[in-house]
Amino acid sequence: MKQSQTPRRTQAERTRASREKIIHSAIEAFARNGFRGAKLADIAKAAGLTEPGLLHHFPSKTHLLMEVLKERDRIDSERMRATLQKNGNQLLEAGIELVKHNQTVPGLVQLFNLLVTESISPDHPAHEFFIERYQRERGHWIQAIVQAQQAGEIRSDISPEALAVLIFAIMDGLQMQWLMEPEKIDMAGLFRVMMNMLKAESGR
Amino acid sequence: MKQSQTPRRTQAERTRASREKIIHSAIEAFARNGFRGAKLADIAKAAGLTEPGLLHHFPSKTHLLMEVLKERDRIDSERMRATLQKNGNQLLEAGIELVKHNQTVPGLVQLFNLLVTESISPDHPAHEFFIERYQRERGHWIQAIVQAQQAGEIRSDISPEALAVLIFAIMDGLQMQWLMEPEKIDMAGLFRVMMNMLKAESGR
DNA sequence: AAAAACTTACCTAATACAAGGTAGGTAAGT
DNA sequence: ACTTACCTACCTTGTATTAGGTAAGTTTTT
Repeated sequence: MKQSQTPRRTQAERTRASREKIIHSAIEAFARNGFRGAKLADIAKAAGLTEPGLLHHFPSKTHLLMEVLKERDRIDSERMRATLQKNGNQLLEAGIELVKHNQTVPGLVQLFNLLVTESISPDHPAHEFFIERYQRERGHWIQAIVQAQQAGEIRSDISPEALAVLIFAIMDGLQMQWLMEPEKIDMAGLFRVMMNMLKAESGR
Repeated sequence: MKQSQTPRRTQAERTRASREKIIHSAIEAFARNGFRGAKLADIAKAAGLTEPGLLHHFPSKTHLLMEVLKERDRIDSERMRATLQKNGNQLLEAGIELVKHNQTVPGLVQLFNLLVTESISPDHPAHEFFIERYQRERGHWIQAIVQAQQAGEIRSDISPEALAVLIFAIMDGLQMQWLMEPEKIDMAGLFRVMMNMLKAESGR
C-alpha cells in the first residue's frame, strides 16, 4: 500500500520511469496553465509522488521547464527534419504533414504556444530558448526553401527569409484559432490553402 | 506631502483620473507578465496608490482584467471598423494600415497576444471574452471580404470564411515573431507581401 | 451661509493562503 | 557500508483580499 507508486526493480528503471511520468505531467500542466500558472504540487501528484519527491529529480521548477522543453524540442526537431527529408523535393507537402501531425497533439501545441508568448518577456526562463529555437528552425526552412525555389516548386518572387517567417506565422496563427475552437477551424486544410498560394504556378 | 497623489478638485475627476491611471498601469503589467504573472501591488504602485486603494475602484483582480479588456477592445474595435470604412473599397490596404498601427503599440499587442493564449484554458477569466472577440472580428471581416470579392479586389477562389481565418492567423503569427525580435521582423512589410497574394490578379 | 450628516477615496495593518523550496529521515536497492 | 528515491514536516515568501480608520468632498438641514 505504500510502495505501489513506481514498482520497478532496479533503481535506474525507477528513476527513468519517474522522470518520464513527471515530464509527461509537466507537459500537461504547463500546457494548461503556462509556466507561472502551473503548480509543482499538481504536477507531482499527477506523477504519483509528492512535491519534494519531484524536486529530487529536478532541482527546481525552472529546471523542470527547461528539461521539458529540451525533451520535446529534441523529438519535434527530429520529426521536422525527418519529414522534410522524407518528402525531400516536396517541401510544401512536408509542411502540411507537419501541421496534420500537430492536430494530433493539441496539448503539445498549446504548451509551445503558451510558453512562446509567455517567454517574450526577457526575464522569462525560456526567453533565450525560444529565440534560439525560432532562429534555428527558420534556418532549416530557409535552406529547404532555397532548394525548392531552384527546383521550381515554389514561387521565386519572395525571398526565402520572408517565406520562412510567413510560413511560421501561418502555422502559429492557425494554431491559436484552432486551439480556441478546435472543431471549427480546419487547421491543416487552411494551411494547405496557403501553401497552394506559394506554389510556383501562381507566381508572376 | 500627503495628498499630492491625485490632486483634483472634484471627486468625480479624481475617480476618473485614478481609474485611468490604474487601467494604464494594468495594461503595461498584464502585457509584461500576463494576468497570472502581474501583481496587483505593482499595478497599484505604478498608478500612485496602494493595493487596497486600487481595489476600491475595481473589486478584484479579475474585474480589473475584464475592464482593461473591454476598454481596449472598445477602442480597437472602433479603430478597425473606422479604418475599414475609410479605405472602404480597399480592404487589403486597410489591413496593412492596421498592422502598421500595431507596430506602434507593442505593449498592447503583447497584452492581447499573451492573454489570448493564456485564455485558451476554459477556466481563464477571459476565456469567453476572447472566443466572442474572435468570432465578432472575423464576422466583420467576412462581410468586408464578400464585398471586396464582388468588387474584384480579392481573389474569389477561396471562401470568405477561410480568408478571414487566414488573415487573422497571419496577423497573430507575425506578431509573435515580431514581439520576439522587433528589429528583425518587418511585420507590416511581410503582411503586405501576404496581402498581395490575395489580390485578384494572382488568382487562377 | 454655516453646520451637520453622509459619502467617497484612500490609507495602514492584518488575514489567508498558496506555492516553491529545505531539512532530515526511512526504506529499498547496490 | 553506501547511495538513491522518496516521504513527512517545516519554512518563507509572495500576493490577493478584508477590516477599520481618516480626511476630503458633497449634500442636507437649519
